[in-house]
Amino acid sequence: MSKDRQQFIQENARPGETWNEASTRLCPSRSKGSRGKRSSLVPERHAQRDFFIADILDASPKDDIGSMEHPLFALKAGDTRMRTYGRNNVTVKVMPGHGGCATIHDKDLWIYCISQLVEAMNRGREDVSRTVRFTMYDFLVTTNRPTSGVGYQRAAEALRRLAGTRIETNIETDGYREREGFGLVDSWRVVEKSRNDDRMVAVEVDLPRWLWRAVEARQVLTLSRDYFRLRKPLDRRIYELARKHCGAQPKWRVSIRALYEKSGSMDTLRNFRGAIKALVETSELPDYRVSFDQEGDAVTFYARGAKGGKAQMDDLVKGKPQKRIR
DNA sequence: TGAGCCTCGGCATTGCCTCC
DNA sequence: GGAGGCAATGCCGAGGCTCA
Repeated sequence: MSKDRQQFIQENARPGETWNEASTRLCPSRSKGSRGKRSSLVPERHAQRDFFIADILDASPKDDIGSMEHPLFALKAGDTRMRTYGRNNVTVKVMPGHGGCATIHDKDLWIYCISQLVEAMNRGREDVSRTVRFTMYDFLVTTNRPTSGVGYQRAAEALRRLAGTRIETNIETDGYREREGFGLVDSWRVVEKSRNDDRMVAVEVDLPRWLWRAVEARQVLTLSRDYFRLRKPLDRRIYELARKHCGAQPKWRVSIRALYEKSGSMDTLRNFRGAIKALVETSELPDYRVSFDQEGDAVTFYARGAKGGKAQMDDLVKGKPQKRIR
């Protein structure tokens, strides 16, 4: 084996992958028995695949702007109510499937796919498509989830909820504003199962056209990797809103009522206010410091320094699940 | 030795009820 | 109407165990 090939395998081996596994995956034509003979593999007949393989381990998390601004995802699992949201000529109607609405935790799958697609586009890869194939283990590790059986089980339930939840909206993506109905995931299928049990190893999902247009137009924002450490659904939603509206500005002030409506919370305004006060006390929101103005009944988000988000990302240990923020 | 499974307990959200 | 308590439900982490 040439030095170049050895170096290529060393650089591209996945965490925990043995040399043989990495060698077989990355250099299939050099697998056992092929040396000096005609390859036992037939030529690849479909080099131009109609799906995108998500295999970039260090892609930074990215989310689409439309779903950050408007509450497409429920904060609680099992929510079977139909929700409608209207603001500034934008309307959103969320119709749950049999298993209830997809939750903000289920959205991690969207974020994972968007991150992979945008990173691939930035690297100049030409195989990107709205059909994304990925290994479940990579998804679980990237999104800071347990990799035990329950992790795979929850991921399957999330896929079912995403496919079952229907959205009707006129949110504009890539210059298109039309009344459109779509599932949060068009369809999904298990493409590889483990031999011993029925656990899914690799999965393929078809993202909705609406989302695909947003990705192609780069209507996305980078999130802090600490986003996946946020445990409370409401905290995740508040972070999304802060990231979307405050962005790199020094601060963003919003009334509690407006924040409440934008969040999509189904709790009472009183309890929502209490949750925001708790968030202010813990100060655990990545990239932003939050303060609550009792008299004005408003919240102000302050960006934690111009380089805050990037610095936080670089501080994290890559590839290793982080302890969640409670 | 590491990956995965199982169980238990903690915590958060939400809805409902009662009291002031 | 607001405040507080309680229960149902869901998500997640920790710890111990098995297995390849």
